Amino acid sequence: MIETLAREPSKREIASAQRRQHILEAAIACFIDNGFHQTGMRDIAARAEVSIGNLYNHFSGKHDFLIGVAMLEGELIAPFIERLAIDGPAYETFEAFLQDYWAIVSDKDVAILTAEITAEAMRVPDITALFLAVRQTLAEALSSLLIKGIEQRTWRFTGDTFHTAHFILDTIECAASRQAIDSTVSQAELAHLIEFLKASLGAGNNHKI
Amino acid sequence: MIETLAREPSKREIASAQRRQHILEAAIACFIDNGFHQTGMRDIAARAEVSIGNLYNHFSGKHDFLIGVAMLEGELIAPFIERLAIDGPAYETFEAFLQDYWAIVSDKDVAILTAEITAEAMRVPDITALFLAVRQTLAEALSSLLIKGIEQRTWRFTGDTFHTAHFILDTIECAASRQAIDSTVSQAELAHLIEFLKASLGAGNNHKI
DNA sequence: AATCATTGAGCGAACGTTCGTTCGTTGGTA
DNA sequence: TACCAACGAACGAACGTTCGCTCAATGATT
Repeated sequence: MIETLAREPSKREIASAQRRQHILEAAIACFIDNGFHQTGMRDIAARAEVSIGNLYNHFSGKHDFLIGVAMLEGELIAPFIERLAIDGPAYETFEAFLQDYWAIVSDKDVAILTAEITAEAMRVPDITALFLAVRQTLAEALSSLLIKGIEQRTWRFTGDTFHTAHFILDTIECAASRQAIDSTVSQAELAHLIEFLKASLGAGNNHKI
Repeated sequence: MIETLAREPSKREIASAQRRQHILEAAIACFIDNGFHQTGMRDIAARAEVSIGNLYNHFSGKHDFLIGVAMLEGELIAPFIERLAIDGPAYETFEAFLQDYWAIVSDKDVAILTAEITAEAMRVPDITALFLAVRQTLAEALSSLLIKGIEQRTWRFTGDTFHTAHFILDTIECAASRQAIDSTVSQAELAHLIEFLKASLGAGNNHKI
């Protein structure tokens, strides 16, 4: 992205990149199980079956793992941005998005990790920037879909599409996180949520969305 | 609440209770500045101008401070529950609630503290329970208002009021937390939010809400 | 093809701090 | 005198990070 490689990566470089990924996955598993601040470098090393010292060959420090997690969350939602832009009836794309996005963010591990990152994003500028950038991109993609839907007379609402996109994401994410914490929340949560969001868009001739 | 005192509290008991409150406030100030896990007992003691050892005369341990914070957040939103139940036109109560609740939860300190508690609530059962109980009570109060609004023909929506109440709170809280992180978010955020929520309720003859 | 200097991944003991907590002591109040 | 809030030194464990070291893979030189 930033630099173009002048040559093929060597075997050693490939192995190193794989190792780095392996360590990052171990770190994430630790963070999910015990939280970022409760996880020590030794825990990560043990889980990755790697020495403590070697961690510092792949990550500059504990803070670097946080960035790794935030970037991985970005990769997690990247596919959604693509799929929001595909051709077809807006209401179909929208409905599919709601289903799939809900499935991701209501996953308990994802919800735990997101909560951790959110709390950290309020303090660490690096993380704030990463966090907001990902969110912004997703909201823009959703906003474009809303505009298309309005043109297609799918929804009759007249508000600001960009803010509305953010609010829709807000509702999904917060509701999903509640669902992840609270096992007593009903299975039908998603159905009610779709109902709610549909109403907020003033669903028009959108068939059965 | 749980037990009735058999006698008047002595001077010493009053002083002790005040001291406890003083220490808790110092702890919260530390948590806001640096986060729960980054705050040491020595930090709290220094801020409260109290010895380390004395902390343990008032709190059983660090975990006890977390409970204190969670309960304080509960006290913060208690007034809202009362005011959601007052007589009068539903749309007026609703509008006032949105304004006031937004003002509280979009406050940066509150948002930071809430994020911290939320992350912790996903791991510590004590905090989970406190967190959910407060949220449940607020949602129930808002749900009652929605029912009243429907009876008053303020809103024409027909969905589940309890779930809807939760979704409304979700949207406000998540949007407010974004506002707290991101200084670039516009001042008009609240106006757009009200617009969004109004639409989700299918605003009927609700005058100018 | 054989040689060898160079590289950097991997190791784990050890560093200096800081952690949450304990406890014997002190000093003022009831 | 009896009590107890208040104190702060002390504890062992755990923290993130650094260090000197080993050794297999690498690539240029014979």
